[in-house]
Amino acid sequence: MSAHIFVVEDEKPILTLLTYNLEKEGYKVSSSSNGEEALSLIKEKKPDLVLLDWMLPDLSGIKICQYLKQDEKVKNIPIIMLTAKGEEEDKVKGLNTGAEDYMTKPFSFPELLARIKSLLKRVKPNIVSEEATYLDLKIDRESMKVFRKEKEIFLGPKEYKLLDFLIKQPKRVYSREQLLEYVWGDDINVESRTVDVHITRLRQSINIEGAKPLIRTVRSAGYSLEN
Amino acid sequence: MSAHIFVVEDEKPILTLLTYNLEKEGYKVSSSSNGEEALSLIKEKKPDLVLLDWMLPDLSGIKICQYLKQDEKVKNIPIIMLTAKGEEEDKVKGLNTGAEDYMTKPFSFPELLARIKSLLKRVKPNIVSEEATYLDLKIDRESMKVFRKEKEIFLGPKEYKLLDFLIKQPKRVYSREQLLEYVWGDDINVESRTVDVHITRLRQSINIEGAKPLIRTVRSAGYSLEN
DNA sequence: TAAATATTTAACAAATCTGTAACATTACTC
DNA sequence: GAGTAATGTTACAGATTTGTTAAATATTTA
Repeated sequence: MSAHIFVVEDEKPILTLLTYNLEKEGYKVSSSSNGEEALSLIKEKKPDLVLLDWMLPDLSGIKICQYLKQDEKVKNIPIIMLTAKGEEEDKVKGLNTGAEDYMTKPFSFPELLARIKSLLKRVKPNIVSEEATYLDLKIDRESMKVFRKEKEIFLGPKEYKLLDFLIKQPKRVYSREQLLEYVWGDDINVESRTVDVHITRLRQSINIEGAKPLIRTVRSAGYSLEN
Repeated sequence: MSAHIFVVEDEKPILTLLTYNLEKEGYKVSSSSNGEEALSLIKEKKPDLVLLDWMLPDLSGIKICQYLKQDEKVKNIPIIMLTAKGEEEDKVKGLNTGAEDYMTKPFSFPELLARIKSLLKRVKPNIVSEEATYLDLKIDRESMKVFRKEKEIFLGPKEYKLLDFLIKQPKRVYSREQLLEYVWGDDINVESRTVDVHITRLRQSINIEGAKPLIRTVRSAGYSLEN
């Protein structure tokens, strides 16, 4: 069960060394030294982790990081930024764009390896699978389609995101605030009662003649996906 | 819904500064400068994140880290190690014992903050499923369900909170005032007799034909979960 | 045993919470 | 730019939960 690591690095000696060492550790390694190419390859291959150089000739690492973190399909892939600059501002910028970790060149390989292991361990349960099901409800994240009893169901964007989130841990109760945070994002200017309305709409959409209701209300606590 | 951060640090100036800054950022902060104490407090309080000094007079940070990571109940709490030593070996050792991140003193607070945010973002939706049992009574905090002898029991919000609290330390007797404080919160305008009523309701709910009563009245003292 | 003290419980009114329809606003599409 | 879809807000009815009271019951004390 070896992890797949994607390295984006334009300095050849570093790339070679990294690849060699990572493979020796048993990881599967892919790489690119071109930003644009890297971006599309990552989206295509969905590696388990990305090592991303800060400076690239065409498309900066930080941009790549931003793009990746905005893409629903790959945003959960952890990213370690590699940079020659040690300035604090850069570090903060790097982490704020969503990178999970940060190392300053020249870095020690053992330390990098330790950070990789630590990240992979932590991130695994978080990796979103392409398909998720709960009872007769199925969500296909690739095509963004939802089915109930094999029959396709059409949801609005918010309802889709809500279900996408709820189905990650069925039966778990989320407060309205949690749902706002995870489904709506940092956009805090939304009333928590709004969640109710979207829950109602989601309920109506996924409801099918003769089937159980799938969303549970927990009074004074929140909602969960459960019948 | 601010996160709870536990700081273990014996250097007072650093501790003060950290606490001040973290609280300013809206986090709830607890702390200890004693290793043994920290260990038990962390297990009891289950914070969302731990900042852990490498060197402590009694029990080293790395030991604490190891102990925490071996304990099923708290192993999912992310740990950031703080150390004065910058040596690579130490870093690696720190990460290998399971710490999620590592910072070398003197560290920049913005960078620490960025790392904290990054870790919390990644970790939060992943909170450990928490279960507590006492005899044939079980509470699942993830789904907020309560069972007695495998059979689900339905409680109102206050009854749930009451049981949730009592079951943390079965057999321990709490006064009405304590229960008001912990279960009702700062809302001090509630008669202490009200507790009686809720205890009664909780009793009725968790009572099952042919099973022992689970709540003990200690005359002129309070109540405990105990048969 | 009677009196004093403390707890249990039922009843009820007040407070709180939820579901949903209706409407206003914003974002998209052609 | 009109038309459509999606989203957010509000209001209100209905349901549930809560706190209080008072009477009934239990326990301790003198």
